[in-house]
Amino acid sequence: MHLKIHALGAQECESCGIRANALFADLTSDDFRLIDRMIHEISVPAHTTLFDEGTQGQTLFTIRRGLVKLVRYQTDGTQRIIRLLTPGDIAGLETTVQPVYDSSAITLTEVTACRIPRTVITQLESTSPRLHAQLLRKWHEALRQADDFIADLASGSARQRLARLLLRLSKGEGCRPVLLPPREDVGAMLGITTETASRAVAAFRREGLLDPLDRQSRRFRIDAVALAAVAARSD
Amino acid sequence: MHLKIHALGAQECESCGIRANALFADLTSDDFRLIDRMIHEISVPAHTTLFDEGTQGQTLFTIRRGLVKLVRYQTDGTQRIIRLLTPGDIAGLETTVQPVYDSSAITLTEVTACRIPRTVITQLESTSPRLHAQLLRKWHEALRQADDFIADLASGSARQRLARLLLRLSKGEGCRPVLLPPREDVGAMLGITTETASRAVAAFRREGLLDPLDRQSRRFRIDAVALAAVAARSD
DNA sequence: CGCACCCTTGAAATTACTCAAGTTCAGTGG
DNA sequence: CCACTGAACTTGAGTAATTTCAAGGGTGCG
Repeated sequence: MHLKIHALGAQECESCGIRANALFADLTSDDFRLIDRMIHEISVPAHTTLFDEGTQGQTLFTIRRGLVKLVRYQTDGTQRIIRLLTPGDIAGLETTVQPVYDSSAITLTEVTACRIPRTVITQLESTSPRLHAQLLRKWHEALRQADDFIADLASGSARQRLARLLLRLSKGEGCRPVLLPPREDVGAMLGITTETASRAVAAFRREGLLDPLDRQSRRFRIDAVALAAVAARSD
Repeated sequence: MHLKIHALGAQECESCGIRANALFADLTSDDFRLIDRMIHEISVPAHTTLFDEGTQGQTLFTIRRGLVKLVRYQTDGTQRIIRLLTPGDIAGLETTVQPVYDSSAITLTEVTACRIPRTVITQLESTSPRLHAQLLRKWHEALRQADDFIADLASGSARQRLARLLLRLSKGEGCRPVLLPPREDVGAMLGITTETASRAVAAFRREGLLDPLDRQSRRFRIDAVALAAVAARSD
């Protein structure tokens, strides 16, 4: 398994590109000196498990590039995806409260992330009120995403759910192509079977709401307006 | 509308019965002096809206008795229940981060709650590291409940979902009767129609998993063991 | 008594699931 | 260069579950 690790100096961390919307958004240079070499940038391929539900852990990850799924395993062994993490989101936030992971985190694409020991957070939290505010904001974001998941992706017909998922994956940028996870994962996100997910995608393709840019039907150009109509349709 | 309000003195708050698992679990007497008369105990009937999604607000509520639903309204006007709050839970946590409610909170039963201005929290947070820890714990709890909602109540057949809901409402205390919300709310929680919810309840009753203690079929004695089998069934 | 509200039930239509082939495509090794 | 293979996606046909629409109870309250 190809995996790259790189310890970050205070300098690098301070000048991080996505820091604006990340956890360390407004720390001071003094703060950064404290975390020098404590944080590692890692780069892992798709289908890598960052951590498993129920296991002990002291590490959180801020996603810098790629897509991560949070999953819970059901009694029948199948998995239910409970949240999707995109750049700026944090996996393993729960370890700042209690050193056990509430769900498993698995990469859907190649992912680069920052691996942060929970001690860094707990230490900084007492010294920096700024980090504290950011942390609360992250909790709020996570909860909002979970609520959205219930309201958007667990309600309505398969067509509606898929339309909402596509719109969410496009993050409002209707022009840029959307990368759709494997159908099995689409099903696990929407609470439907793989076949139903496949049929819904095929239907959207026939209707021109979706246009594959790819032989394997992974990347699509989407018709955001038409999809929004499907997502909202009440009939 | 019958509504009772009562301003709490530091004394009363400090000796609150459910404080153990509540926000102010381990404050000092000094801390309590700060919040004297800032917190009101309110008592409201069923079907009362505590706040509405999208509105401005500076108030959070800790539930002391009763049941509260958090709902999001969908484009077709129907509501989706995204979480259930029981005693010890907090409604409106999000106002500590941003003064807008993310969902509507509506009582399902008569409810008594403590109405807390957001300023009380933000002030105490800087002075008391204990409150801070409790607050994080509350965020964690809320997120976990949201995740549970997705994994348990938005996956599987209507029968399975209902079984899981009943077990959750009984809070593991298999002996005590369960109060089931109106069928419409059951449907809104499970992502199914009112009729399907009604049929599933009727089926459980015929099979003896549920025994009405009530003419109107609201309170039930449940067969926790059999329900757990239904909830977990993979066939 | 009758009205309102909710719960229940029925029957037809729709949607989603299951099971079982095919198909496509990327990668592999001859 | 090409057939082979595995994995993922697609499709079909039958079945099961759920929704829809509509009507019929029961209960509490004025």
